[in-house]
Formats: sequence, structure tokens, C-alpha cells
Amino acid sequence: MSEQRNDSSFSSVHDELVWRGLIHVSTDEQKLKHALDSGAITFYCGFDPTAPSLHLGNLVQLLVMRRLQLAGHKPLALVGGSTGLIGDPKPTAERVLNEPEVVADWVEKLGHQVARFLDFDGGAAATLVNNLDWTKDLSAIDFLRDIGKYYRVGTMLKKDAVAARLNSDAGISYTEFSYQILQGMDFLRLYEKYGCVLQTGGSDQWGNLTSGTDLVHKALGESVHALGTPLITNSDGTKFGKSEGNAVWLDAHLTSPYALYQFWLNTDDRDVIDRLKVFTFLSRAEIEQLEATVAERPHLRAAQKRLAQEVTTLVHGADQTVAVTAASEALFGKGELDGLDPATVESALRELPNAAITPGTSVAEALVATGLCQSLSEARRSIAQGGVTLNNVAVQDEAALVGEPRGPLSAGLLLKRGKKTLAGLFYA
RNA sequence: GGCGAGUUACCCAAGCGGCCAAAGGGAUCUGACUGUAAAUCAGCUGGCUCAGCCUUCGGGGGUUCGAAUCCCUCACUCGCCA
Repeated sequence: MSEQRNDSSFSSVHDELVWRGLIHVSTDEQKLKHALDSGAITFYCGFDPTAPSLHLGNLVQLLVMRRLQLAGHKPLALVGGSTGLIGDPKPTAERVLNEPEVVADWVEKLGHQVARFLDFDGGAAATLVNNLDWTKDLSAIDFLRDIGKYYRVGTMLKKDAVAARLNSDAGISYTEFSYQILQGMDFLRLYEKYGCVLQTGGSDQWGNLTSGTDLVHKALGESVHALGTPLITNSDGTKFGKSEGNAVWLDAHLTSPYALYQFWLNTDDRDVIDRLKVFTFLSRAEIEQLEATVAERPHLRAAQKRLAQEVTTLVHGADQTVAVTAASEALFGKGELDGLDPATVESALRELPNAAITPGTSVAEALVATGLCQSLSEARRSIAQGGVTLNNVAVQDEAALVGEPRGPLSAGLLLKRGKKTLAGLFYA
């Protein structure tokens, strides 16, 4: 497993970020590069609590932060205790406001997750900040006088996020329209308190990033920077970061380490090299070697395996990676299940979604209980389509029961829906 | 404040009194092929005690033997005028 470090073959962290394809837009590129290359700066990146966990999109930001930190810059990881109460405008629809207690809970959870990826000690120690700290006691009048006066409505209307909504049938509420001001204010406060001169974020946040640089410039006459990472896209046109339509989370309870590993293992050949650049600390030389392997011997999927191991380790640690790698190899091996060591099979099954069964449990019920199917109807349909197997033996009858223990384990069975969706069944 | 248009399943979108669990497209899912890939082809896609029944077409109420379709009302969105 590779260490977390920047590639020393690059003369500057900016060059490395460019090579990794992590800079889609930025404020004045020369000045930004100069700022990054001449001494330590303080920068920030925000995470809004819109869910109880961060997801893969956030991981891009976390790794950009980590790379900058490894280059000696000081990260401020901001959780949006206040911005999360408002919500940034989604392109299609108005957000439903979450209860303050819920948002506070999510802020707490996100804070812990962010902390895993940064170093909070040493010369470039990270600091966790919450924008609720400088907004909760701010009155509407003070806000309008001290901050609002710097904002021109014409400029605000031109932001893509706002313009898109004005052109949709959803329209936009004043609440979400105001979001960009709140985020801009964050940059101003962080500049004042920490001397923060750079904000990083996704390019979809560009309007909000520049809101901050503009405000600092107008309020204080200082030039600060913003850097937008590209939207990660899949070559087949689907959205990156989704598995069966659901977001892939960093929280092990929402997306298991096994599921995360499998997600990366299934990366398209056309995308895998780009993913290695963005999501791992492998050096350029190592990545170029893997690129050659993909071109010459694609069926080995060496790049996908390495990618899956690296990311799983980053998110869940080396021990988890060892366990899920072993599980994946056991369950997807060419050999029959019967030929495998029972202990290996059992630990592999434990990595999967589980359900308790008795011999009288129907296969359809087991599919629902393990979450492999949403409803009994869907479960029966899957069986009818020939997509369900127990211990790799196709289930023929929609009404079939799981039956008595068999195969390598007396304790359980392997249930599959399709080729890649697996679950463990254990006799109660 | 006035006038007009609109709100359909995961998304887009047809439907304008029974033949509607609701066309078509996209997406997901399954099968074949394969490398746990891509592309391609085929099929599925509200729920259930499944040849039947139940719930769904913004919310509520009404007309009718029968409503996604007609009427009333409320909410929300968009546009034009003031």
C-alpha cells in the first residue's frame, strides 16, 4: 500500500494537481501557482451537512486538501452548520429544509469523517471550523448592512446555479438565492481570523467560490484565490459515484467496505487511470505503469484492483482492505464454492449484507431481508428471470425455500442476485 | 392584485369519462456474450395472500354505474400585465 505523499518528481504541488486533472477552473492561474509555491498558505474547503455521511464526491475534495497539506499548506476544514440549514440551490428543485437538530447531528458526524483524512498535528496542522459560529448570533439587520451591501443582485442572478433554477419550473426561493452570500461570508471570516487565502471546491460550486473571493476583495481590498475541481464523469455517460442508483458513502454503515471495494473494482477501463490520479497517492510512474498494463492485458484488471485497494485503505484502513479483498477473491473465484475453505467462505459471507434464515424461509423473503430486492414482487421477478442463485445454483421456482444447510458451510448459504450482488444467509 | 399556463410512476413525457397500473424515451435491474469491463442484442421495472385483489396520476371535496381525465376548493410552480 502506498504512503500518503506527493510525487517528488513534480516541482510544485500545483503542477501535480494539474497532472492529476484536479484543476478545472481557478482564479488567476499564475498568481495561484505562485502563492502555492512560495511558502505555506492557509486554505479552506467546506462540507455542507446534507446527509449523515460524506460521499465519494466529497472524497475528491478531501484528497485535494490532503495533497495541499502534504505540500505544507494549512487546511481549514469547514463544516456548514449554518449553510446546511439553508442549502445550496440544486439545479432542478428546491431543497427540503432539515431540522436544526438533524443538521447539528450531521455536522458532528461529518466533522469526525473529515478528521480521518487530514493531519491535525505538526507544522501544517488542520483546523476544523463551523460556519454556524459566526452566523448564529448575526442579526438580519447586521447581515444586510455589513455583508449584503457588497452584493449586486445582477451578479447574483447570473450565477449558474441561480440562473438554472430561474429557467426551470421550480423557480427559486429567496432562501436558496441567498446561499451564495452565506458562503461568501465564510471566506471573509476565515480570511480575517486565519489569514485564509484560498478556497477549494467542486467546479459546480464555482459561483459560491467566487462569491467569497469577490467579497474579500470588495470588503478588504485583498486578492484571494479559488480552485475548482472538475466534475468526475463516467465514460459511459452515467453519473460517477452511484452504485445501483444510490450514493456511495464513506460511512461503513451506509456503504460497507466490501461494497466500496467492489464499486472501485468495477471501474471502466476507460476511466480507471483518471481515477487513480484523483483518488490515490500513487506516483506518476506507478500510474503510468498501470496504464500500460491496462492497455496490454486489460483482463487482468490490475489497475482496478490497485485502485480498489488504495481507496478502501484510505477510507476504511488496511485491515478492512485485507478482509474485503480476501472476501472478493473467495466469492468471485473461478472454482466451486464447495472447494473453498469453510472458514474463508464464512468470513467472506460476513462481509456481505446478512440475514437470518430457517430452512422454511422462502428465497424471495431472503432476497428482501438482505436488501438484495426491495419487495417480494421484485424478488419473484428476479427469480423468474433466472438471476438468483443459492450457493451458485440457480433457483428455479419463485416459491422455493432456502432449505437445509448444504455446501461448505453448515452455518450459512451464499445468495446472489445477478452476478455481482451478493448476500450471506445464516441459519438462526 | 389581474390574467394565462402547469403539477402524471426514479427522470423526461403522453393521456383529456370506461379498452389505464397508465403510451413513448431515458435510467436501473435480469439474461446472452465477456474480463465481476465496454459495446451489442433480448427481457423486466407499483404492491400483495398474484389467472385475483389492493393502492397510485399535487392535497381535499363533489358529479357519475364508472374519473388521471368533468366540477369546486386549497397548495405549489412558471409566464405576462399592474
